[in-house]
Amino acid sequence: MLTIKRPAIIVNMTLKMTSVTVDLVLLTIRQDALQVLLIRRGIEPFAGQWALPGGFIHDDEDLDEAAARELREETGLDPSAGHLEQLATYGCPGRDPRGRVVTVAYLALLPDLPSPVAGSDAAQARWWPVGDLRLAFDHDRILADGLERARAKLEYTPLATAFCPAEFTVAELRAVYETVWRTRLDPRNFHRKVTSAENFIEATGHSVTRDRGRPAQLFRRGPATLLHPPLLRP
Amino acid sequence: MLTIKRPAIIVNMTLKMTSVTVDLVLLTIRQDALQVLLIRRGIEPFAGQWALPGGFIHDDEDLDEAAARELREETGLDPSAGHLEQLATYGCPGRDPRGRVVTVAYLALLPDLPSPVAGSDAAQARWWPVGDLRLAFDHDRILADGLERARAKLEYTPLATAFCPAEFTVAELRAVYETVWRTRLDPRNFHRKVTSAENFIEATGHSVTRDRGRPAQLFRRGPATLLHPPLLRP
DNA sequence: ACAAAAGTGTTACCTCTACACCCATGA
DNA sequence: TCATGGGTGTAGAGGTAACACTTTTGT
Repeated sequence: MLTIKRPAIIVNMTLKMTSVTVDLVLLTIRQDALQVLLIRRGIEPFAGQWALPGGFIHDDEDLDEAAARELREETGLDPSAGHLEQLATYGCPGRDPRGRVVTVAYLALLPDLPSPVAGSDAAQARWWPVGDLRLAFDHDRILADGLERARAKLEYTPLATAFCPAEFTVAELRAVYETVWRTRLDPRNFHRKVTSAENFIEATGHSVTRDRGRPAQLFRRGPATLLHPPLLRP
Repeated sequence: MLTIKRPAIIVNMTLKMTSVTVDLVLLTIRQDALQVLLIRRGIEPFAGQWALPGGFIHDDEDLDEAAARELREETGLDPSAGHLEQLATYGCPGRDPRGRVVTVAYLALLPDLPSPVAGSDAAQARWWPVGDLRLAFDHDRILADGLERARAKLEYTPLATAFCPAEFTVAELRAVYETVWRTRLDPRNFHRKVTSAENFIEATGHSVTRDRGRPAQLFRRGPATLLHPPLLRP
């Protein structure tokens, strides 16, 4: 039976209890496509359907910690390798048929690492290209909000680098923008803009030949948190 | 005693129950100052201290509905008169000494209406100029996040008009920007920018003399949801 | 008449876009 | 040497900041 340790809260709160979960929109770029990590549900409701990974918050952890823990559990990845931020909270009364569940959604932008989507809960997990997905619960809406947030953030923050490995070329960074925004950008103007924006990216001194053509310089993330001037979507 | 109607959820969820509240950052401009509505707490914890208004979500309402209901309860105001949006969610384990409480914060921008901060829960309520406030719980942090969100949104959305009455002059709109951003803006350039931005504000055809000087045209909000080009903070 | 606020015109500067052009490599 | 991608230069379009100037009121 349910036992409550703090009698003081019974009077005020007993009837207002709610389940709180954290759900993750994990985005990465694989095979030149923006992809999201989904879990195939093994149990009802929505058994067999794909859903965003997530879980209940623990009693002793902050929301950000819960999101970071879920990220580690689902990908085996350290959150510092990419970017993790709170997205929004969803609490429509009917969103979970089992009862009132409020979920705090987080958005993560990750590099395409070889990690094979480690163990998780032995449930099936895989990356899916975004677009035309039908997800469980209200996860379509959460994913759409996450995509829009990601697209908007590339404009005025340096977060595009979160999709890149530690060292990358300007062309690879441009491919991130082109994939997320579904546009083409002028390589010459893009190069000038990102290399002239203060503290966005820093040259490592090395260079590589990725395909054919002249070798490209390698860069790493700079310390900037905002982009001045911003890179606007065409 | 607590009775649970849906046995299915006991196994999974009983130990993960949490209280969920909605807190409001209500901002308005009064007496040429940006002000926030605060409630004086009558009971512990933090009795006697000032806090953001808020309350528990009801079983049958969405989070947005709960925020709109709280807004009506605290101000007697219809949410459509201003602007109401979700801000962020805060769930640090120690933020409420009574137990685990996750709060979904909302941000509202309101015109300075004569409404005398109606009844609420008979608790003391009043507007305070922002800055140098020491609030209960983690409400200092929530207020700071709300202020930053409001300042940022004025740049690239037409939300400054949410602080204005239905009809307003360009000078009054400029005063909103100057108050929220704590800067001075050139009246001539400001006038040109806001009148040339598509669908930002629309002339009503009327004009008024507010103080001395030439009468000013009256405008109302236009249908734009984004500002092109944006009005950047100096 | 004069002060004060509304609103317009002008100029120098800055950023962006489009594209011509050069550079450095693999095949 | 040629194709390919990396990177620089430059001219025109358009937005911005600073400020001179005109318009329209109250006193």
